[in-house]
Amino acid sequence: MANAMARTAADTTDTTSPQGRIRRENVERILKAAERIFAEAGFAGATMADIAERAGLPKANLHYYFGTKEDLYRAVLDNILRMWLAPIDSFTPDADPSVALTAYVTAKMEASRTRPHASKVFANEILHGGTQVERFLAEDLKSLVDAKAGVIDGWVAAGRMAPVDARQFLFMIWAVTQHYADFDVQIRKVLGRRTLTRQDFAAMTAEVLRLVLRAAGLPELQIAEPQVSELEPPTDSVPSIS
Amino acid sequence: MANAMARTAADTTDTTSPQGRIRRENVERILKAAERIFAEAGFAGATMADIAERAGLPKANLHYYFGTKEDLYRAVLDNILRMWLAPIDSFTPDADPSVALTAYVTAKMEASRTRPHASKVFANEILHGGTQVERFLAEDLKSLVDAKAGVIDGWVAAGRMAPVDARQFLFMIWAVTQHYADFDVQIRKVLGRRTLTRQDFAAMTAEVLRLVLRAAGLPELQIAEPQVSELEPPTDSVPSIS
DNA sequence: GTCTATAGAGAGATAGAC
DNA sequence: GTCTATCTCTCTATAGAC
Repeated sequence: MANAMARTAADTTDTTSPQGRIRRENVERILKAAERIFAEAGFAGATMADIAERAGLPKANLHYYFGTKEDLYRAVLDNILRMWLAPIDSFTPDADPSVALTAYVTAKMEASRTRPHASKVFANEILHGGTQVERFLAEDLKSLVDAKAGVIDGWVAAGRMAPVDARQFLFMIWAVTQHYADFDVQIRKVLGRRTLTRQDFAAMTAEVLRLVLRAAGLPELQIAEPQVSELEPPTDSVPSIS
Repeated sequence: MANAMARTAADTTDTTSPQGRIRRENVERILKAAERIFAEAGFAGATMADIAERAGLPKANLHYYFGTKEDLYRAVLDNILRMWLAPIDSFTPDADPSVALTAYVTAKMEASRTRPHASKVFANEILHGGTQVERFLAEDLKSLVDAKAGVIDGWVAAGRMAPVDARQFLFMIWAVTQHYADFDVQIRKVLGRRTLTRQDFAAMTAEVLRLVLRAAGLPELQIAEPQVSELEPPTDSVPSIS
């Protein structure tokens, strides 16, 4: 999927020339604006005019760089999918299950805090049928889950954690961690808070870790908290597409 | 919120006369069709023409019964919110925590199986800001969570379950159980299944129960499975609005 | 390469016949 | 009460000036 996206003007040009620099900056501004607008309104609810305004560019430029609205949406999704798979690398046969799970849950909670729009765009895509990410789900993600489920099964077989259905255990981790980005409105209203601060996220991460580790029959690590504290601020910066 | 919805032609007329019967049937067909279309496409992506076609009625009838698209959407949401709060009634100070949690998780998983469209409409609404359910979240749901968190705190204080942050424990249950409705596409693709059967849901419910009860430091009940087996089929029937 | 002005399609809503 | 035909507005996309 990550390599099967539509070819557009945005990725066919030399990036070392001066023109390439402006292009790269504009593309990045558009992608950042688009991620936000698509997160807030969904694909159908987002308008090219809204995205253009947020990016501070004329509407026609979006079509110049990305062709159609759907092409732009796919480029945004592509950015998101690329980072979606990474943090689970900590799951290896020789790793300590407590350490690996702590690292993974912490990374997922950090993603919910620092890139909430990305999580929402993905959630919205899945919620409405996931037609744009079908291959990603059935190939890339399935392969990864199959592999990591094997690792977890090995941990269970070795008596290093309580018996779990490995795939459902992963679903649980995804559901719980992404919930803090996707359902933030509900969480804030129920807790009576206007915003969720970095401190709130540190506390929520600690509690999620406690519940997940207990569900896995593992002791809680005492070093969990420091890992959350020194990361970048909650902006919505998007990595370059090129 | 449930009582603060827009008044429309749909709820101002006598329901005992012959006309009232036709009206009630049409309203129900429209609501059922609308729940499905709004779930599949979101508010912005859904069209009145799609809903009308699915309901087997001319487009103009939808406007006759519900006024605007937004009024119809609110009526659909109202139906959903009404059932959203009910199953947590099993949480009472004197209840056995294992029994109460088992009943609640089972009911939530059943809701994901039998009313997936309702779950998706609600998820979509929250995902995009929840402007139509603000009061529901900040008043009805917050009150309920405050009350039930008190019950859980009592169970913890009495040493009847492991220490948890009660509100976050509830968030975890919501996240995990609703995930099976909202992210069904992802789950099916990753598991390599075309559909999730009643048997699949029974197995998934058992595993979710195992994880949740373990996270709460509670023993698993042996009577869990039978509770899942004899419920209505996975249609998308919607209760009458009147 | 950039932007204004506009064409063209699609959607919500309604008038008015039945 | 019901439904066809249509009005009007919004949004995507592009033509063409600069």
